[in-house]
Amino acid sequence: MSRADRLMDLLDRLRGAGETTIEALAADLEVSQRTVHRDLAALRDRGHPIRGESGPGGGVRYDGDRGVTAVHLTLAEVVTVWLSARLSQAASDLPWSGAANSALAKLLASLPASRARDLRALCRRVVVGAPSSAQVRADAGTAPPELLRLFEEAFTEGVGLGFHYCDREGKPSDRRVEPHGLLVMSPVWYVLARDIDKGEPRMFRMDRMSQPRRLDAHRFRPDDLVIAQVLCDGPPWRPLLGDLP
Amino acid sequence: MSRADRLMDLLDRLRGAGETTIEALAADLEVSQRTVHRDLAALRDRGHPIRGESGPGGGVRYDGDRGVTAVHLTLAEVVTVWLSARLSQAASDLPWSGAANSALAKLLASLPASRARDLRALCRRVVVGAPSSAQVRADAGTAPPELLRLFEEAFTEGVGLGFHYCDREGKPSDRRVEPHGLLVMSPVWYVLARDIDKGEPRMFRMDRMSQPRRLDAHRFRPDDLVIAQVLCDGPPWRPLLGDLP
DNA sequence: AGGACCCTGACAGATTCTGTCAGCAATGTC
DNA sequence: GACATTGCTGACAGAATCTGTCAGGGTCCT
Repeated sequence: MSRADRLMDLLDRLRGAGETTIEALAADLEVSQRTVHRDLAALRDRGHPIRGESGPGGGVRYDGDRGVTAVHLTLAEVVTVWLSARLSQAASDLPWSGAANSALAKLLASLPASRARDLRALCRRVVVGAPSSAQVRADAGTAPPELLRLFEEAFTEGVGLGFHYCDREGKPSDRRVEPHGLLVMSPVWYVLARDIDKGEPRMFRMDRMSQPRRLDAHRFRPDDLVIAQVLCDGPPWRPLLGDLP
Repeated sequence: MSRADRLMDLLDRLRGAGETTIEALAADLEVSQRTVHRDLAALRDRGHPIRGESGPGGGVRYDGDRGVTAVHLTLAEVVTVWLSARLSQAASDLPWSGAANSALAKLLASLPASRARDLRALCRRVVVGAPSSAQVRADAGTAPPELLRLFEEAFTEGVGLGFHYCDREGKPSDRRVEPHGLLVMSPVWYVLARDIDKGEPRMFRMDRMSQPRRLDAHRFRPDDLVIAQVLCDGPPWRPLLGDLP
């Protein structure tokens, strides 16, 4: 039996048995005690809560459901983690960025299937572009504080979003849009939307929006096509490879 | 990474992603496609319902309802998530950034006490500064690819790190240092270290380093004082509040 | 003190694993 | 039907990993 098989067997045994000893495990798996220690270390390195107790009557046990509750993340929290990881990978090669993918995979794997589907659908609508140019970065403002929450809600729930907008030339207008997508380019971000009144796909920069409000009356189904349309004739942006792991 | 680790990672990825291809998995896990096939076979042998579909648009998927399992992240993975979250909060106010703290808190709560301690100790040595100025950003290069892994190892394990360095004026030198800390300023990052030969605290920018190597012979205890010393007389940097939740 | 436990480091030989090459099978597209 | 795409399998040599042994360190209970 290969080491990989043995490690998984060991994990099953630890989860099953309440408490065992290294000696018993070694006999069970037909390897030396030293090897069992090594295997336990490997599992611990992977984050498994395995505790050893010294002294007579001691042993090894898996602390699965003892005080340590399984992580129960909300949809928003997983999206956060996903987005952050993508962004830091986009920034450049930072230390530890390699582990981001595996962390995301594990988080996704832990979610119930239906929720994982929702999450994937949500992430498909978020486009992470390369960080903005120095020029954009220089005149980037801040988004109105209440926009964040309102956008998140409208985006996830599929309801319309209304706001005041000042375009590049400073011309003001009042908009009612369907927020289909989100484009993030490091310090600034854009709402990829379909204008309800004009029926046209458009993108709106977050620091040019003001007085956001929910349009509960208007609901829509997120459509990837709108995102594609906006990105086609929008300002230059570079897509980043890397969908969901 | 050992095969055993890779097999478990593979399983997580299969459960996390809805459907992938051998090619993507191979790239992700950094092995050949043949090896991915072998690993999939091993998992199938253990009874995992993994189905492959031939033809264009085909792929591999995990059938069956994976139950809600607990998340077990590696130390490196938690550091990744922590660092990413900090960085994207530093960048600006992006949507969903509010949930980052609660996500981190939940992840931390799920760790065994001893692991949480390790994590805190590690994160205390990582300083997240504000994104670099446009000037620095303009002439920022890329780090040598093998530096990432080597630095991570040396940093966490407390072993020395050797490398060639070209300072601001382009003067080359060969260095042997103890990597005590890490300063991240958006696209660039610095190793906060103590020079073994000169005994002085110094900081080294990642894109000025080359030919990195482990110095297994030299071990050290991480010391916050070195970090403080380096940051005192280094170039300007702005600390970001926000320790671990 | 002493014994029953868990844990860690070093080392050499044995085992396993990995990439390459080569080919086959299934599925969809033109 | 030809073709491209994708999954799957076999063989093999070199490289990497793993394993047992030995030796020591802790902790806890009696």
